Amino acid sequence: MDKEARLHGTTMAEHPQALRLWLRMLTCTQLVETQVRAGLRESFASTLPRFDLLAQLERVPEGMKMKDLSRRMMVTGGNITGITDQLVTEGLVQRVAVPDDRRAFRIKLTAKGRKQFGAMARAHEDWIVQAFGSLSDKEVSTLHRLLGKVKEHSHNTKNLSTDTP
Amino acid sequence: MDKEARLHGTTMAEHPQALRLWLRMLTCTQLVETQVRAGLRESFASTLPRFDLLAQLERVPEGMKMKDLSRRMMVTGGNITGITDQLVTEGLVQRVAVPDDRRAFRIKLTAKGRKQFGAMARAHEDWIVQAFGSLSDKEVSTLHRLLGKVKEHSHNTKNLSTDTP
DNA sequence: AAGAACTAGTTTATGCCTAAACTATTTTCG
DNA sequence: CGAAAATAGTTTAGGCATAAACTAGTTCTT
Repeated sequence: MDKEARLHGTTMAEHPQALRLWLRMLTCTQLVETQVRAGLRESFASTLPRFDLLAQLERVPEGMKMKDLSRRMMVTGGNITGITDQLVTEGLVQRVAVPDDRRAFRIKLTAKGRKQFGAMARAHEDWIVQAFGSLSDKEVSTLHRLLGKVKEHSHNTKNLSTDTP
Repeated sequence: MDKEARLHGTTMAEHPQALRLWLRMLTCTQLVETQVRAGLRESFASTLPRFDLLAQLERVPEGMKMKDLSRRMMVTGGNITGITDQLVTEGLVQRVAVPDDRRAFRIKLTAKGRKQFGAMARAHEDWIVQAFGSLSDKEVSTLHRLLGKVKEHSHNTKNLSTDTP
């Protein structure tokens, strides 16, 4: 009758729930990501990081500095350099000098880049809608809300030593 | 404003919720993963893929074949070769010949590997419990259930891109 | 104004990851 | 049986990612 008659009195048996959740979350992310990567490769001969960078630029017609891209995409600066180099080679983005700061560039979509991104975004949206197609609107919204809590909590507890917002 | 909401800026308001959910899911995964990677690096001079491989082996004392590891970890075979090589060099796993199949190996934890993994697993569990610490038990279970639906759906619809009648 | 501290971006070294081609063994089946 | 298909694992080429060191330009401090 006393269902908490456990061998080791502490929370030892409760923890695995979070662990199981995390493993399942990783699995889901990887399943969807694999499909998106395959789609981008097969339909557009492109990759997820390049698509993500284009997506960042598409919202900002005046372009963004590398540093901003780095922060928004949550990757290191050196990484942005590499992806940008690729996209410049493909003619989808360009580096534009910033007048009042000779260290910085502004990265902008080219016309070709804007057009190509449009096609990619339409396909991408279809893939994602398909991936979550088994959930009702309500379930989607619940998932979104709960993950929001996880995200906020993670942001709040990040870098406890240096609390820079 | 919600910076995830308008990643693909062209559409006005009727942006599928699924897209927003996906972006948030990616963000969460990446936040947790970054913290775990940093922990493994700083505390154990190791990496997430190596930890994941050890974790697979730890449940199976008799060891696993490379192919099984590849399937379980959802990565390519060549990748398993590389990670295994690292772990062999570190003395944490060993390749054991399979008597009735001269192509295959069985990968097993060494005593050192088992010990090291134990320490890593304890720390890892703490990090994960912390990452989901803002959720109630009920919320964890809801999240787990909903992600289960996504996972099943993805498994069921895999490889239907070319549906030849 | 001069030096220190900071910032934007790049480079380097290393590891993860994939797809595709390859070797070497089974297994299948005509 | 013996050729063809399948399987286990490795190698290769290329892109993504990081941390850490580096260059060049800007800002702060005194």
